[in-house]
Amino acid sequence: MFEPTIKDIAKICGVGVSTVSRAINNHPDINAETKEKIMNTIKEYGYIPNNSARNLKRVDAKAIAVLVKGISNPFFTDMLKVIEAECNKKHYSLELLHIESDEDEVDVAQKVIKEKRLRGIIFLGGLFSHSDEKLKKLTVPFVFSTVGSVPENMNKKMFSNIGVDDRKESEKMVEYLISLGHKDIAIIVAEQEEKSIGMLRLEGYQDALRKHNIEINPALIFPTEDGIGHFSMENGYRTAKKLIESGQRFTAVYAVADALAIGASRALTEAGYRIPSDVSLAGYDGIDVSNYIIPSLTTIRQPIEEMAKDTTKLLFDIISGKREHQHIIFEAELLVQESTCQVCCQTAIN
Amino acid sequence: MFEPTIKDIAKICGVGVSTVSRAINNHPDINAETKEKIMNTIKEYGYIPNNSARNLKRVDAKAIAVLVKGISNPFFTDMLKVIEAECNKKHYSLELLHIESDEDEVDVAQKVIKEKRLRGIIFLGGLFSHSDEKLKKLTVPFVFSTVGSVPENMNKKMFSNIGVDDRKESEKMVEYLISLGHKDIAIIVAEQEEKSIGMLRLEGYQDALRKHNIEINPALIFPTEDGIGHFSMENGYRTAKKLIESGQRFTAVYAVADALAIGASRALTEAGYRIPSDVSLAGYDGIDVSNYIIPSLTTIRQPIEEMAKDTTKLLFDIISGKREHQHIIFEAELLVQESTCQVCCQTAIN
DNA sequence: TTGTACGCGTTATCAT
DNA sequence: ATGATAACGCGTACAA
Repeated sequence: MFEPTIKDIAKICGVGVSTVSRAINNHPDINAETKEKIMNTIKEYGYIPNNSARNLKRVDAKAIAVLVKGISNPFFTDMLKVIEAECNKKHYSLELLHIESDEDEVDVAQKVIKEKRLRGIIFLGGLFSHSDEKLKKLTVPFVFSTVGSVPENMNKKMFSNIGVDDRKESEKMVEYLISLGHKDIAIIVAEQEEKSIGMLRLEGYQDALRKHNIEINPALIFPTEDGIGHFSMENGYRTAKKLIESGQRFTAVYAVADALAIGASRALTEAGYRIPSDVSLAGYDGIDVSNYIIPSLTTIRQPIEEMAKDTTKLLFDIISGKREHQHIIFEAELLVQESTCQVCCQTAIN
Repeated sequence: MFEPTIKDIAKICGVGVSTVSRAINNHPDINAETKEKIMNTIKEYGYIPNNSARNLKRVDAKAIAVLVKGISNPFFTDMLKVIEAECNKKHYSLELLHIESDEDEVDVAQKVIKEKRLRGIIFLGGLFSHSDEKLKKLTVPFVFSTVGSVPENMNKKMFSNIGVDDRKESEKMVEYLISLGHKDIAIIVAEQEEKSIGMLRLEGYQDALRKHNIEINPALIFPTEDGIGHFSMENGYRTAKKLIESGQRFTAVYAVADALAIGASRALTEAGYRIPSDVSLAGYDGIDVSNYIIPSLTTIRQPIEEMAKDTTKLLFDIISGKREHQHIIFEAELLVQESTCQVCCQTAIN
């Protein structure tokens, strides 16, 4: 099958290649008639400009990329939807990149910057501590989204980040549980790496307990299993099972992600617990499904829409030189729903 | 910042560019020592080959693309996970493309084939009737995945498709509901376009009713709303509300997607129905969350893992010339869980 | 307003 | 085993 290039089109139309180039790139210096003629032949012959060749020459591309670590996380796809819409509004095209949890997002970003003529990058998920040296290699502005706190040793002038204060919000949730009279609060926590989101939320849990003079019982801290997705429902289910089998006394379960909480709800139900009358259950994230399940899940609702909008807006502002790098913390909302209640309403267990 | 090209590296090492090219592309004809020296300087200077330039020259790329229509659908992200893993096994790289529901997937595919040197494409979602002419323009093999039936007028030699028989499986579900004694089965159906997945599942519903001599009551067919995601929980919620407000008598609700069913479950619960004792609820897809919610959802479980594996395997086989295009239908499983029961256990309503 | 010619960074071909 | 050089398809300075 014949795949015409810009030269072929030029030859067919009896014009020079630059004229064709001008036609397809909406340059002003071109006769309306010639342009129309060219556009017609382009359509007729099904000519498609080769993007690789374009990228090789172009300086300017009106394109950004989103680099997602863990695309199956509904939290990210929700963000993605909004980001895509914002980009369309600005007539920017969006390159979607997905990486495995063991790849280095900055390395990948570097490559794609070279390949495309990107003007900026949004990181979704991942990150925690990258060396300045590495970040310096990214020649376009970038924003770490859904990242509320960054390690102290990073140079904050080099990047933006937007997110909620995981530690504080987590504390908020646990304080709420305490206010309901809960003292034996089990926690299901993912990702035990230092400074990970999971760790921050665990620290918030500990903060709350300390603040209210409740002893931290290590036997109530249940890390998720490796190898099956730290934020998956299956992992929440399995980990909750371990909790139940441990024989520890608890009146509330706090899972550091809604997906984990949903998995836990099944384990608890199967073991005969009723939620919330026997045990209160709380999550974190505020993903869509949390509002529809029965009972609906008490959770920390991250302002997905606002965060996503602000992320893109900030990136565009930095690109156009309107703003410097920012470090924006959003307030999350304690969303009290049906899965939690006063401990006194609960049947004593163990 | 200095961004070295292949020429710079060559100069620094005192070799020709072709030698550097051979080093980075693992060509056999190269001295081990020179190669090592080159690789070292590459690392030292942080050289990254420009992919656009590569794609421009290269014939061969060991890369395929997945074109997803509706990335927020958990069903697709589940598939995606498996496809990614399979590609890694084969040492193929994977380009992820996302398109809006109103874009034409074949057009997008065409562009990216030109840009990259792809060897094949997997379509996830979308499709239903594309003209032969258009498909002819795709110069690499492609597979429509999760598509069980294709319009008669399409030339089946040009493409592969893999999926379940939506109409038949849907019928299976409704027959099961009928076997439980249900006659007044409301259906929540998405995407009213001809030959869409939603329509196929609706046809299956009608087939089942006809087969068992139950009159099809149009007042029990509830299409989802436009403009908010035809397969979203919110839409399931709203549509179920309409059903409830309609005052129609029903003993079972069948939603043509699990997400819709989950939304419906909340609407039903809020209206005072207990599931399944007051009303049975059934979904379709078998997404993860259906197994964890309470009550777990009776659904048609599509063999996600197998379908995804087979999709990639088939594509690779076609690429390597081992097989012709195939049209593979998988059996889905009627997964009976907690959300359905005999109608006689149910309280009469209306 | 239009056309010519060069170069973007890389790989493939052909010498050596 | 290695190097020089011609493409790849396009955008753009510059000339016309």
